[in-house]
Amino acid sequence: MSQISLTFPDGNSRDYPAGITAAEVAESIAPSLAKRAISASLDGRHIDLQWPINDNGTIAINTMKDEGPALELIRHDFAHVMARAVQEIWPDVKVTIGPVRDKGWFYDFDRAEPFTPEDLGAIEAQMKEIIAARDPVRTEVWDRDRAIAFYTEKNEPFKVELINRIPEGEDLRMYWHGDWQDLCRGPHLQNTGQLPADAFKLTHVAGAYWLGDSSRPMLQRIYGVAFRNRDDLKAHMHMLEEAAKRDHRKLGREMDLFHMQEEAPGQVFWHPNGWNIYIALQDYMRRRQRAGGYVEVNTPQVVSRKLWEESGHWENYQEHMFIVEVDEEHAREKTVNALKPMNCPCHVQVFNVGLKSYRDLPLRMAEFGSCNRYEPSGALHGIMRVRGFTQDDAHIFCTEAQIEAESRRFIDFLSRTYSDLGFDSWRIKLSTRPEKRIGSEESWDHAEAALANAVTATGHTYEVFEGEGAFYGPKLEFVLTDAIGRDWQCGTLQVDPNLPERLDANYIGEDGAKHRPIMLHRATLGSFERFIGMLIENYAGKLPFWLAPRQVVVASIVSDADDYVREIVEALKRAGIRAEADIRNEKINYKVREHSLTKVPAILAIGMKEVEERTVSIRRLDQQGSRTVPLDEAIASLTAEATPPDLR
RNA sequence: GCUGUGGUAGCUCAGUGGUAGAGCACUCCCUUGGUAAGGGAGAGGUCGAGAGUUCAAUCCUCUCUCACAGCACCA
Repeated sequence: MSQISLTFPDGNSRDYPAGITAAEVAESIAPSLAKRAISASLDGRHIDLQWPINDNGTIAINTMKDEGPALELIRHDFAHVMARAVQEIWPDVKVTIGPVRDKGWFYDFDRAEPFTPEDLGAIEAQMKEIIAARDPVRTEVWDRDRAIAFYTEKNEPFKVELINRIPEGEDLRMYWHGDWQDLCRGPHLQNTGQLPADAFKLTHVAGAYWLGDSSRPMLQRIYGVAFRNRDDLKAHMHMLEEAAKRDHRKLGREMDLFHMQEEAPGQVFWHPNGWNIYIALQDYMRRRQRAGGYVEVNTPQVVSRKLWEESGHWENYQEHMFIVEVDEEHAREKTVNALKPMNCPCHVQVFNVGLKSYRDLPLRMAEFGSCNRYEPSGALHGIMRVRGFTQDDAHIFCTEAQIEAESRRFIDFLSRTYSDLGFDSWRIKLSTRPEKRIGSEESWDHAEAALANAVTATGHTYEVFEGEGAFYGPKLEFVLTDAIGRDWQCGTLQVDPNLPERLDANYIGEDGAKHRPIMLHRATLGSFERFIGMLIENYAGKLPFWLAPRQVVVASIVSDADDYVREIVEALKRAGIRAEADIRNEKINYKVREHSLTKVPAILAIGMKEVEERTVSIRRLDQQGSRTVPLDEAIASLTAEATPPDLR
């Protein structure tokens, strides 16, 4: 047998006979390492310890200390152990696939009856027994026919289908622990006893389509989470609790921002507090857009079917539109209209009135456009995914040559906006030409390059999403990360030569002839509803002062101070601050507690001392103690703080 | 839209085949209290909607609806 040379992470290398396993390599270094080993990385590839090594390479033996490999293995093995536990309890359940995902894994099963929460407990108990059994994991390579015959015999139709989907020529690997086996590409731990029995939890059950296809049968998916040790699991459970505390639906109720009800599913009833946020944000965006060279327009909500047919929405988007049929009793002619799901066709109508010259381009047309989309019921989620919403939408009519400069300009605009709103962490996705598309290859080349160049020129990087663009053009998507690490796709910039074509938009060029403009669809926040939902969760309800729904509550300590309280509130309101008086017959402790719970950033407590000295006692949210300052000074400093970032 | 789980007072949640309860919030009274819950009294619900079974339904059955989790969707 020939010799191979393996290099270790410390740079040393050793010769071994070809075909040696990683486990044997570990043993040769130290028996204690072999015991602790869970897998190996060979030239960066994650492999099983029992896997034969036939070529020279760089090898690292992984133990539980190596977080990446450890978590991957643990979660992957837990998926298998769970599937085994399920089949041990219910032998007739069919297994499918069980990948690692997020903080854990899931496994999809085919079973007539649904799994219940009690079932999850039983499965967990069974899993613990399997772990306690410390069954060694072994693996074999099988050929396709043998594997298919095996699974056909076992009556596991989903596995048979999976094998048929694996490309010809690829090895099929079978894994066993105990009597239980599964088809899997690996790698796996040495034995089930290496799993941390106290660091996993089955979290929930849900339906999921086989292979993610809604025309295929629905399976039952069990989700689990797993970590290297109990503390990490605890920390994760704690993080989930924190996320639940930030839930905008909960905070929306507690802070009296909005509500939703059965009579208008997917639509928001904004309360005064919530509308304060909305207005502050919209005022900010309006000022920014004016400064950024946009003109603002406003277009109709209810628009004839005729325009939607021309724009192509009637054909391609109808199932998402609210159709409005006007009764003949109420109108001369029976007409079919639709609530606009997007603003773009209407903006082209504005563009089309009067002759446009090349001198008018680029024309940046913005609208806080109220749109309605008939979203599938299961997609609705608080104010994040709704059927009635307002986009901070704009369409830039420009020439092909202007795409890059306009894109650059927009990225700068968006970058400043996100930073003003407190988001410094965001990334850009570039979606390129899909299989089904219209337009020439040159125009795609040009548009994709223009977007890519604009990103680079503004000092950012992008990630390419091959084939994810719209049928008419490429797009940029801007994804921001919130305070607890969740991603939100908000901004977008999309190149569209199609709609101007369909709706016959044109301008007179330098040459005196008619030309077709390009349209850039762009949004920064996306929708106000969604963005505000995200702001609430990002800040856990404690919005920056300039966006806070109620900025100041002036609370009396004794009723003799009530007049002075009213005077202060009036003065604050004159200064443009959202202030309220609290002169209820309650103790100051009670008032402080209540307004702190509803995240009011500043409470002014007013007793007789303040009345006599014409001062206020300021208490800030989440800060112990208070500070007494003269009234004028307080108004000045609060006013400064209430100034939106673009006006500072 | 699909699978599953739910809908009882403004909120959080008990509960029962014989038309309902708690805490907080609310109203009133007492209390004027100095930075996260002072005390007392009172009012408040067609038990999501409709149909069925039953002498009797908030409870059992069916349909619808909305919400929640996930999937699919987000041109």
